Amino acid sequence: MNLRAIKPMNETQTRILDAAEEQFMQHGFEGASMRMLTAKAGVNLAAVNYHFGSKDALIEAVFRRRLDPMNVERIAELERREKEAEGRPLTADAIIRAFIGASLRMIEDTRGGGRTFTRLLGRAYTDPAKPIRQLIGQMYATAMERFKAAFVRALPELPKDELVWRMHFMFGTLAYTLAATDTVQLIAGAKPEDRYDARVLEDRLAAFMSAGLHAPLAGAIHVKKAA
Amino acid sequence: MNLRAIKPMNETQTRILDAAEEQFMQHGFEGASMRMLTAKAGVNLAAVNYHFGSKDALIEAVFRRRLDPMNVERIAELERREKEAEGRPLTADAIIRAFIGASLRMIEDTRGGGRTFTRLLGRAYTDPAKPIRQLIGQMYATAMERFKAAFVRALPELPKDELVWRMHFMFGTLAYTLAATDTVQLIAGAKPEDRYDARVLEDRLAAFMSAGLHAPLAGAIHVKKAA
DNA sequence: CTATCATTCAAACGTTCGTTTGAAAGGATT
DNA sequence: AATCCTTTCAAACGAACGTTTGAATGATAG
Repeated sequence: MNLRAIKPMNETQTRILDAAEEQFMQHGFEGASMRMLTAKAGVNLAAVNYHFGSKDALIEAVFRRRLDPMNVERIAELERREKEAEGRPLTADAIIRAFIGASLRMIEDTRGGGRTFTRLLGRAYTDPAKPIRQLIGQMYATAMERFKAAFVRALPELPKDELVWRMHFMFGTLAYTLAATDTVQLIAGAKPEDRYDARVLEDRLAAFMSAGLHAPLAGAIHVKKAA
Repeated sequence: MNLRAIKPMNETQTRILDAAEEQFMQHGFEGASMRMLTAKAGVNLAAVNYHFGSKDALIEAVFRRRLDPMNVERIAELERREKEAEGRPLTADAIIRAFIGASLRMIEDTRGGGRTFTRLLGRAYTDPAKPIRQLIGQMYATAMERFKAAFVRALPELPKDELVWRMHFMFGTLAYTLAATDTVQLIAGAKPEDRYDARVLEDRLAAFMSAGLHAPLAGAIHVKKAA
């Protein structure tokens, strides 16, 4: 009778998830302890195990709360654009924006904790713990397939394995951008104030990714060199 | 008398560093315990504290052993290309290759643990622990300034803040590519076998990054749309 | 041979971890 | 008013953590 996933959450569960989101982002999954976390949430220590079962299950719940709706939104946005195009193939730029839009809009949600979550998410892609990567992987699986098919339609001349690589690069660019904190800037001169304006950031990211996706083939360059 | 950084390491220290590199990569900095780590290295539990002082100091030593020489190599490669160009400005592609070459060559070092380290490094950029990010940040500081100046010379027409963003994106692409494991592929269809051929990977990465760096300005796109 | 030094080792230190327990509290239904 | 079920709570559980200690070991120099 595990109906918990279906029915809406009570206040305690929400408070735990919010606090967990913040603590996991600040200290990592192992670094954030149940005691700190429950104290921050203002609930009893045992509440996590009662409502979620274990710390690992809590981690999964933290991701599931935001990531599942986010990927639904991504696919919906993609299909909206496809419907609007009425059969004509989408541009790569449009597909890219359909994918990154949802995550970037979440950055602006400072109050609701969305921004906190995007940073956490950016890090989770490369988390050392295998279960976490697997969890993320399976949550993205259907959306990834869907978008890959869309790219194939948009760029039929691009070899499949090259496309896979470039999707990989694009994903890395997005993940790193989401994970980056205001506090540390590897490159001096970055302005923190416009860092999280979603519209500007979407334009910048889409321009970079789209150009990278349309890059001349590396193999072609090699042949030119050899010839 | 802290001459330890200068003089060559003994076998025990090397074994600890090798084991730490592997354990930190597999389980994270908090997840890898001193007991597991020293057992893997075949040394006594107290050896880490004796030779390095603390676990945190060990983490720093793990990075310093590889990252310092790597950034020296990067700058040397950049200056080699600049000397070769005899005053003519370098192409952005050449600068990019000077930067990513060192990390990609390390990927092929399966025996010496270089490949292990690159994965660890890719993750460290976005580690939740602030001291670690600061450590990485200061280790990259001089190289980053140097490469930024090189990019400014190569693309004088590109606005500075746009360049900073695109360097940020490029760094993310590289970091994510380094951190990615064989086990998890978000995008189905990737071929693991050619994943770590450094020459091919350098071509692919350089093509993507270079195109992204030369992308038309996002602002210009916006104006076009509005007009 | 002896003294000196750096290194290794087993054992223990106090702390913190995730989880479990059983009682207390609260609200809804009969 | 009495019953049942969910939720909260303080306390304790055993295990694992990073670090420290003091004795044993081994090589080097006087």
